Amino acid sequence: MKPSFYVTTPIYYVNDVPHIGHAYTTVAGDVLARYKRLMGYDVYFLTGSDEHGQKVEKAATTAGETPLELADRVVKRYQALWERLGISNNDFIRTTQERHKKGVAHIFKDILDKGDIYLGEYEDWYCTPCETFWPETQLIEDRCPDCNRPVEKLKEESYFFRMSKYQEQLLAHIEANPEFIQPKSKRNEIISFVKDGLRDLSVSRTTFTWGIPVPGNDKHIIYVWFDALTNYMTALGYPEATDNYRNFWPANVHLIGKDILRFHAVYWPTFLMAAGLPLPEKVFAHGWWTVEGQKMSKSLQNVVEPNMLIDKYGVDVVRYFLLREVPFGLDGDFSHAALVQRLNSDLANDLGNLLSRSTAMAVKYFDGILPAPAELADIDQGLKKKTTDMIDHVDACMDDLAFSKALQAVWEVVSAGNKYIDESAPWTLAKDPNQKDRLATVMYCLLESQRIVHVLLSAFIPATSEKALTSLGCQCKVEKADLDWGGLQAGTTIIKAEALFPRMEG
RNA sequence: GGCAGUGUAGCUCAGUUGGCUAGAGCAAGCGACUCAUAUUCGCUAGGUCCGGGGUUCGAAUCCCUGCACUGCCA
Repeated sequence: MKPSFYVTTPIYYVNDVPHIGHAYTTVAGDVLARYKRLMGYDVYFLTGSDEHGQKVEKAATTAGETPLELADRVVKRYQALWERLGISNNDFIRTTQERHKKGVAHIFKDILDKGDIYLGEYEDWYCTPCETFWPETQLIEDRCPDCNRPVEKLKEESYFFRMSKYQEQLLAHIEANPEFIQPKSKRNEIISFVKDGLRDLSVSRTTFTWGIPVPGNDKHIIYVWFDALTNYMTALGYPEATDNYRNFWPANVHLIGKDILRFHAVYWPTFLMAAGLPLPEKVFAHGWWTVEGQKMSKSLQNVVEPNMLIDKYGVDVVRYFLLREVPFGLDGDFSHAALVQRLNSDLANDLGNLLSRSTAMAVKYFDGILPAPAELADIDQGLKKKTTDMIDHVDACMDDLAFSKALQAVWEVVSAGNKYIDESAPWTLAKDPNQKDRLATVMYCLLESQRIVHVLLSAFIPATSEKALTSLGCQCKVEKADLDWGGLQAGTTIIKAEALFPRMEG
């Protein structure tokens, strides 16, 4: 039986407009999912939408529609974007779906019955016009930080989750599992946060109605994060012991942005502990993108719209840039100049041109019919070894979610290919009929190395790899065995590749 | 204010448990080739490794201190 692998993105809030940050997490998840499938795993890759909460309720009222109508309308933006980005998710969960609501109600009731959710009173400063509670520390001169109007102390009945009870258990888990929260800097932050002390968490609201009611007390709506986080299980069928649930829970990795780390690294695990369920193996918080050196914000009007990027540069260029430019886990800067630089240098000049010159020679010297290699000389062995060694290196990087490093490792082989051509000088060999076997061997090694490169790159830039593999006369559907040296068969027809990536002016 | 972290070539960064003349990619300059998307390959960079002090035979790498920046918490 295949090993299983379950990777998730956050569910995105329908009230937001999709931007580069959403695309980043989702592309990362997709690359990981495609890579694991390639390596023989039974993969479940989940994304979805978060549709409940006061903001959606309000926005719908403003737009003169029901919250569900709004969600139906807006969720399509995400789904259409994922389609364009080539996202290979197995499922798309919406928190308004029955399967989800049922599961959330179930786990809530379960923890309630076990006594770790209790009814209490929530007391805080309340801004009536904004319908928002504010902790004292967030008030600005005793006024609402949003509208600057006076606030009043208000008590609200609320259910509380006994999070304090799980402080030591959570700490012990984090310390016993160094990989649980990544990167390390974020792990340290969470450790110090937990050590500072966990307070019980208010997990219901009565100020709005758009959400999942508390079982047995529908005056209360379940707190949006309690609702949202549970999607990772409800999508699999929880609480039913479905095949998916049994195969894939707990998740191997939750990919998230660093802004929602606490919910995933503190709240979510303690909910699961209270419910007696296993914890996800890894929560990885990636960094944020600035744009042309500036923080992305609506007021600066510099929000990068992924559809525009795809129109301008193409899907694979965007995918490649996002994962190559910045080490996963750190913040990065998005700029058109940097993207064009990556496009021209890495994709067009190195990768694309390598395939172009290689296939051109195969056509020119052998009419496109791939010859069988003779015995490999040292230089050929060198290229072969670089290529096959790279596979394990990439695998180790992918285990660490070090996408950028993985791509660097691939590019070392691409560079080795370009260098190999210069050193073996096929155009010289071609002039000497006695060197026909030698030329055949060089062409074989050159193309075989690239075949393996593109099998790996199919996880990152699937459309491009497909083109490349086609021109190498290979099947586009790839699997782990295709990473073995020798997959190219003599007699295969090689087609001169079109430019994989056109260069662009900076 | 508390805790954590960062500061290395023009830019982005690598630098394991302290040890050969401090590295990579990109940009720049020079040279070579011609199969290729004027692409590729080779060579060249004399960087106070933030400042100061200390430990050591020896520190970018350890300790102290100052400065600058970042994150989390309050």
